Amino acid sequence: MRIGELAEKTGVSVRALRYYEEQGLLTADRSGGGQRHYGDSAVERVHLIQALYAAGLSSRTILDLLPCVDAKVNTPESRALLRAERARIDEQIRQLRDARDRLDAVIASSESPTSGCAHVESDALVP
Amino acid sequence: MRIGELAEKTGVSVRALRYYEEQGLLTADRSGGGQRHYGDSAVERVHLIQALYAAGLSSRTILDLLPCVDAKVNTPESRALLRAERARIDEQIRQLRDARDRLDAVIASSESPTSGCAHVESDALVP
DNA sequence: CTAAAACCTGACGCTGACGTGAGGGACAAG
DNA sequence: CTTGTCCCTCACGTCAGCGTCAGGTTTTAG
Repeated sequence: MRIGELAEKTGVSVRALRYYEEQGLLTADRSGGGQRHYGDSAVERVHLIQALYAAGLSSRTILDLLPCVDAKVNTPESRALLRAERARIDEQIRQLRDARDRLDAVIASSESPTSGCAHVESDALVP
Repeated sequence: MRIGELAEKTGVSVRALRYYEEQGLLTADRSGGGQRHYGDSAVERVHLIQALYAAGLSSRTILDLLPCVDAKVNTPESRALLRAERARIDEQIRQLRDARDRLDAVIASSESPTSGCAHVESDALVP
C-alpha cells in the first residue's frame, strides 16, 4: 500500500509517517518513481511506534528499542534497555496515579456538602 | 519566603515559578521593591501544579482546574471539568499500560530461548 | 556604607513532533 | 493527451515549558 492508505489505516498523518522514516523508525520500499510502498506489517509497526510515543518515549529511544523488538538484537544490553524503559513507564504510571488521586480528592470535596455553597443535584453522571 | 527558597523547597526552578505566575497558576505578594513573597501554602500549591503537569495537563487546563481546587468555584460545570480531566488521565494510564504490555511481550520473547541466540543467565531481576 | 547575594523584567534560544505550504513528478482513468 | 489525485522533497512555522543571558534594583551581611 502507499503512504496515504497507511495513514488512513493507522490514523496517523502522512507527515508523521514520513517523519518516522526520517527518524529511522519505519522503512519502505520505493517504486520506480520514488513512491513509498508498505507491506501489511507496517500497520502494526506504526501502532507500536504510536504506543511508545504515547508512553512518552522519544524517537531516539524508540529507535534504540526497535532492533530488540525485531528480534535482530538480543544482548544483555538490549534487555537492560528494555527493562529500563519499562521501569520508566511504570514510574510515569505512578505519577499519573498521583495526579489522579489529587484530582479525586478535589472532586470528593467539591461534591460533598462541606464547601459552603452546597446544593445537591441529581445530574449525577458518575461513570 | 522569597522565590529562591520556594524553588529550593519544591525542587522547581526559579524560572519555572515565574512562569507559573505568568500563566496565572501561582500568585505572590510583592514587597516594596517588587520582590515576590510566598506563604507556606505555596509549597503545596507548587507540588499540585507539578503533579498536574506530570500528568500531561497543559497550563491552560490547570488554570481552568485551579479555581475548583481552591473551592472558590463549585458549579456543575466545574465538577464536569474535573471529571473530564480525571477521565483523560485514566485514558493516559491505559495507554501507558498498553505500551508497557507491548514492551513486556518483547522482553518475554527476548528472554525466552526462542530467539535463536538463546543463553539463559540468572541475572533475573524481574520486579 | 559597601559588597555580595538574591531578585527583577524583558527577551531570545531550545527541543521534539509534527503542520503547512511551495514547486514539481507519478500514475490510473477516460 | 490530459485531467485529477496522490505522491515527492525541501524547508520554514509552531507550541509549550522552561533555560539563559543582559542590564539593572533590592535586600542582607558585616
